[in-house]
Amino acid sequence: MADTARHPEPRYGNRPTMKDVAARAGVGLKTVSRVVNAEPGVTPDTERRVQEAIDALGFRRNDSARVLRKGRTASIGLVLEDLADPFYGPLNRAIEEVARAHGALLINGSSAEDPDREQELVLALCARRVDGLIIIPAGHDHRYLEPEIKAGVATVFVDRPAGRIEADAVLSDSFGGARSGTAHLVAHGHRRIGFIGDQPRIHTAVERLGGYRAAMAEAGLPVEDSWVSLGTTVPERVHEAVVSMLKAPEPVTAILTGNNRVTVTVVRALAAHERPVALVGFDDIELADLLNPGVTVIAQDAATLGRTAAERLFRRLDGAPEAPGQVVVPTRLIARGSGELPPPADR
Amino acid sequence: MADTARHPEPRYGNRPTMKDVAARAGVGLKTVSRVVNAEPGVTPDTERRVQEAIDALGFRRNDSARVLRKGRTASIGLVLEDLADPFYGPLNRAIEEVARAHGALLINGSSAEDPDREQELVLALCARRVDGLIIIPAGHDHRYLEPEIKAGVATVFVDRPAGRIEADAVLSDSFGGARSGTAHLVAHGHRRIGFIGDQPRIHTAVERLGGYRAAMAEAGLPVEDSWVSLGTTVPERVHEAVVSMLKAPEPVTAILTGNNRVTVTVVRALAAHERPVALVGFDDIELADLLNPGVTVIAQDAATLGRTAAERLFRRLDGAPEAPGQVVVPTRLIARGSGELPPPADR
DNA sequence: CTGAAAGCGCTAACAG
DNA sequence: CTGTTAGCGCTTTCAG
Repeated sequence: MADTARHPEPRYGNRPTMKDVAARAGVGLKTVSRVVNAEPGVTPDTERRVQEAIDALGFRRNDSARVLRKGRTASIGLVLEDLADPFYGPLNRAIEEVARAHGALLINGSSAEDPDREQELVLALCARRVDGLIIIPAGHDHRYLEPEIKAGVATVFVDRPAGRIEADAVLSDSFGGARSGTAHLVAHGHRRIGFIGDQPRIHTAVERLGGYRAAMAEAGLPVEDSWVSLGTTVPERVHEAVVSMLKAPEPVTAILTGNNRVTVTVVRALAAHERPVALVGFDDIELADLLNPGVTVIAQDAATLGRTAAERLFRRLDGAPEAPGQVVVPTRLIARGSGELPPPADR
Repeated sequence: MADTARHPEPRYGNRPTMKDVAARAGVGLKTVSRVVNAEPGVTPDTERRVQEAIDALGFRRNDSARVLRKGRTASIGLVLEDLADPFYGPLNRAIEEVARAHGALLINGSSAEDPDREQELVLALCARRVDGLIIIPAGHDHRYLEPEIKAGVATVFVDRPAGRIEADAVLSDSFGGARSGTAHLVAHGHRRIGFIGDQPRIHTAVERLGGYRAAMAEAGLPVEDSWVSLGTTVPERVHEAVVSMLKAPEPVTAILTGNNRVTVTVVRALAAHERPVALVGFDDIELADLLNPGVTVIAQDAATLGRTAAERLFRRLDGAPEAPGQVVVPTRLIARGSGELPPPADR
């Protein structure tokens, strides 16, 4: 007690250090280090004595010190939009599994779709000297990352590309998915199709809108302004968008939704509507198959997205010198009924 | 370059240190430290010079060194069962928000319901010297944590209590919830009610079974062995359990499910069944209100669970000396139709 | 096979 | 207001 009195708050609650273990075992500090790290060159007998001291003292190596010395933290950072969004669960988990296989821990946080918060989080992770970073970006200008990347922080963007810097990205085929979803509705006879998506500052929202427009154009169909609604995914706004599309003089007969949050709200809104309206949703949602009709979706493979990104990250950490590039993960249309509803016969 | 040639692999990609910044700004090391940490006692002019050097060099404080010196990491660890499970999303997010409010980062990992993996993760987090730990335990013996807790790692268990040690726990009222859900079914005329839950080594599974049994006993109803099925939540097993309960000579007319995974599978199984069977599910699930009938559930408040646990953790970190205790968060029965179905009239 | 010494980058304590 | 010194607990280096 006396010799630690210099510290007003006992450090780490006064945990034993390798020095303490060495003293107790009657060996040198480095020998303890060797035992702890299972390095060769220690007599079985010495090892046993050291191990006993470790157990007796409840010693646990302080990785902070180790990190300082070694320069690698064996941890990666993940910044996503919202940990509570079911879309990110499987993505998060897939990344975790890859990290685990590489002996790394995962530090993660939500940007809440706020670019400042994204940057704050990313830089905090850099200060912790994470070995690598997986980012689902909220902002569009990632030049703040340049010094970090130059300093050796491997970085992979997921779901949306980086802005104003060259960086790896693993993306879903948003454009293609939205296009095929729209084409699917056209194939089932629809000519007036609405699109309700996320805020236009979000890359995927714009891509999906683009896919929708492309499919409409390819079918020779016009797109009225009132058929397109981009904005936040709060239920109130989305609900309003549905209502206004349906009560127009020339109401839409089908809707394509831009993500899982929107789809859920639209399903609710349509359930309250008298006439059946066709629906194709971007992102699969749980129980979609059990609704009546089942919800036809363009499913993204979140787990593949995460796994691919993490594997790329660790390949870079292992020194792969490839140029930064994009990987596009295909989407899959799953027909369950709502997307196959015909337009009303009366018009 | 020459003076760093000693390092075979450039540390942190050769990032500048405070020393480098000090040299460039022509000030002492400690002055840089003052500026970086916004400590008082630096002339505006000096501060400007230092700041310029920081920007020019792309300096970012190395928190590993800081942590080593200060003894606190400003990070907490969260070990849960599966990051991909929608139940843990809001919990995770709520914990993150509290951590953020306290300036701490969140390191998390999945135990995959494996006690060994839980322990491995927890100890890795302890080696990183996280300030605190929030654990959704997979195992039942947490004595391995004793040295850590003694050494000052604040620990709070969530969703399930710790085993064989005294520790804080924040739990849902599993017993009470299951009991009221069962009573609800009884009140709607059911006398043969089945229970399908998770593996009996999981605390909440046992509690919920207990609540079910208690309600049955209180109603003076017997519980046949064939009405109770505990085991893994893989769809195959759960499906089989449903089928066997329904094809028995005295089939159940209602089912209580033990968690969200089970509920989803049971809903699917019942959808394929000819006769309507009443259902009350533990845990709310998305879109439960839109199914036909809507799924009556006993909803847990995952966000409150997480927030409460995190707040308790930080209170401890701030030195609150309360004895370890349990907080129970109430559940709420949400009637949506499936739990109000009457038993078939013919028997 | 083992250990002593140096130092990772930072902050605490104390001197100017 | 500013700088110097020591040292956090570990790994690296090199000498026994």
